[in-house]
Amino acid sequence: MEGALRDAGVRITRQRRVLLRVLAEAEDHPDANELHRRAHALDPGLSLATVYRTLSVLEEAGVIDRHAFEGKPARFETSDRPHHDHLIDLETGAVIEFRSEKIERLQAEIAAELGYDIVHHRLELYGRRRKGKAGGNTPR
Amino acid sequence: MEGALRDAGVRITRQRRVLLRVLAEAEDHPDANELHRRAHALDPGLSLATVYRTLSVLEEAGVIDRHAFEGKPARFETSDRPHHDHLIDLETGAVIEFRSEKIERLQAEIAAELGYDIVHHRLELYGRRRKGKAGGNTPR
DNA sequence: CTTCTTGTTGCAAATAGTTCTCAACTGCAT
DNA sequence: ATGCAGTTGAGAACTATTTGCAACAAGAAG
Repeated sequence: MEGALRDAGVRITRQRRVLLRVLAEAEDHPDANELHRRAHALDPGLSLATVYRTLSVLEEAGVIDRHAFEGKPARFETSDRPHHDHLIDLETGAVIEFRSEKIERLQAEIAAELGYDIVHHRLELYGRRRKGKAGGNTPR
Repeated sequence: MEGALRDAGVRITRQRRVLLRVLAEAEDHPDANELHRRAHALDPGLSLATVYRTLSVLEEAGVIDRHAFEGKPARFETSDRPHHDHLIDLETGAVIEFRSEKIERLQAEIAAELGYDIVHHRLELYGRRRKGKAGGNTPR
């Protein structure tokens, strides 16, 4: 992966290596601040400004995705994982991933009807946990 | 409309009346700053802070919708128009509105499965016009 | 391995959008 | 007309992100 970046003309610095590692190990969708906290633990003296700058570089190189959810700070994730959409918990800010073959297909159909081929799309559901009648899985 | 707001416990002040008018007359999707400029023209001494506060109140009352596009400032529009999603033409930048009952339903189903109720969602398709076989309808 | 060039970094200050603080003011129910 | 809770203006405060600049380091060249 570093090789690919170097080939893309991106210098591999100590701080970038740390950031890449933190991103690779992240199971969630951390924002710049959280990434800084984690990276800073491995390498004190890695500044927040560098985190931001590196994130932009990595995004441009296509190795990470930036998700700008509703006003809140941008969140990042490596782009090596299969496509999925997001459900954002409006109360906790938690991000839940999901994927629906049906929706993917419908989107393509709709685009086709309008005379288009989809290059990519963005689907975000914003909701809150069901109260009243049970229903969800993951019980609190 | 003011009546509905008053019934919802929202006081109708001079500045709110102006804002409502500006919003009603807006054909586009202005952001807070632009709304302030327009409202300020009708009523100098209407502060930006009030614009923001009023927008929040109106959003909560359900009379306007807030759209947060890609990090950019939030844009607003009256919610009296039917819901729709967007298909963005990557080549021309054209924005096509569409609505799919099926997708709406699927989204609700998916959220329900995850134990959530959807408050709202954002669906944007990015694509390019079909080449080869004809296809499109609405030629521009 | 040393040198050189150019990209990169840290820090602090700058931006941009939005929210908050607080004293003065005003709908509107009575 | 009166009272009080809700609202306002002005500016400070906040949050997320970017930028200016001098010191610094990656990696190509020798």
